[in-house]
Amino acid sequence: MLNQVTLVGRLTRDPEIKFTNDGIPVTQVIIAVSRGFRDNNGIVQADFVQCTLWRKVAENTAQYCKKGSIIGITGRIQTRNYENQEGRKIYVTEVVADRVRFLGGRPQEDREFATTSAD
Amino acid sequence: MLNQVTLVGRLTRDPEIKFTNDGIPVTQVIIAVSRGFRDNNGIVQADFVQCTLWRKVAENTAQYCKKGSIIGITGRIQTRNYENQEGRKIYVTEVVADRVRFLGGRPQEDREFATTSAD
Amino acid sequence: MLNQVTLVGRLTRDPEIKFTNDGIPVTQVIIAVSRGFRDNNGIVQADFVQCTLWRKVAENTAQYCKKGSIIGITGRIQTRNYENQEGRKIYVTEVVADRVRFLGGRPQEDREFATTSAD
Amino acid sequence: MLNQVTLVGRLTRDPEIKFTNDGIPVTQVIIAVSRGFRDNNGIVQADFVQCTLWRKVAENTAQYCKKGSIIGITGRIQTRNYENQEGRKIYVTEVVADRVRFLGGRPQEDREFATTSAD
DNA sequence: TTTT
DNA sequence: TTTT
Repeated sequence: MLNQVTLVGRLTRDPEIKFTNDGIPVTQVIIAVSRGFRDNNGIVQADFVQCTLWRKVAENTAQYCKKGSIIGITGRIQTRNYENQEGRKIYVTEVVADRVRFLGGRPQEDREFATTSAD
Repeated sequence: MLNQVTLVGRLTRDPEIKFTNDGIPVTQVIIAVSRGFRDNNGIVQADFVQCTLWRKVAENTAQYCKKGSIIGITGRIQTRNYENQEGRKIYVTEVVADRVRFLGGRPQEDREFATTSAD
Repeated sequence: MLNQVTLVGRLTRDPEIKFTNDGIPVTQVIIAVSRGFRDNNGIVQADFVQCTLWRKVAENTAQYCKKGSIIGITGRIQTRNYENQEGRKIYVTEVVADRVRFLGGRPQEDREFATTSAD
Repeated sequence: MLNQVTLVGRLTRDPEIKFTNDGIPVTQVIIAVSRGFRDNNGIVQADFVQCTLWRKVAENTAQYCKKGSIIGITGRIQTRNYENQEGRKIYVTEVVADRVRFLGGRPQEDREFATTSAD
């Protein structure tokens, strides 16, 4: 059957790469996709979508993107469930990316300009 | 930003229409989107995606579809959270449909053939 | 940037497999995607979208689908141009599939029912 | 059936609004969607997709976007054909937008910085 | 809370 | 567990 997702939004945090026991790179990010309008209190609404990235896609995103970066993602919705410590079944819905595209972002306000002897 | 979803899958149950306090028709369905392969135990894997349909889309789906029907949905991912009875925050991710398309389904094995005077 | 297409429609002809000079399998199909309404003359409108399939996807589609089959395609829009015999530039817009899913189709009206001695 | 397109790319020209005989606003744009890689000559490949925008979407795009602007479009593929002056049938494939999202763009290199008496 |  |  078909299962296709396209998202463009901003990273809510700096992405961090992790590795499975088998050494496969994986990164989990949340993308804030702001809706095109404000609610009754004048606040920009957004959806916060959990996304999982694997391998090269995980590595590149962790390397080149950070909190506030605008990225485009294509992938599919995946559902899974697990039992938490209290034996309760937790249902998770997330997007598994097959492609990620860096589309811009806020300027690097924390870039460091070191004074060198050449100055 | 962009947020677009396309799903084709089967309804896991007969859809039931409900109404908000304001009288707006709403139907919640779960779509089973089978992945194109089997897992290590030979079982067809599927994702079970929660979808919310509103107004005419809700009414038509409730009227023409049933458990096992194949439908195509386009819409967007929506996230929301609420506090459950124990004061725990529950996060929900679902698809809000803007269009639904009936694409087929299993034969009506429960169709009734009434005896008429012509028999 | 992003370029993502999802189509569900019917094949307008039996798909035929061909091979490039390098021996790569390729199939070109046209998918009729009927719109959900009729025009002023009561005719069901459709868009006829040219699609190109490569390798395994080409082979499977040629093997399992035929005129009237309902298929789902995901892929991207590709544009190219060439000069025809008269030196005129022709612009082509087509969908290059990355996935194809067989979703059903018309009954095999040409199935053969041989008369056996049991008749 | 289903017909869904998502594009993110840059406008190849300043959009110009026009009006049908009935006074409906319409804008035709071409979006350059660069592919994520370079060809054998080191050139960034792109697809140039013809898009048609109607009404409010046409007006807003003409007002707020210009050559080089990055926009996101969702819509559907539409095909039509007409006969040209020489009686030849011309087939057109284009994207009809239902939503357009302004996602950024090149800096206004033509912005005017007037010298004032304060200088 | 799982469809064929 | 929220981005500009």
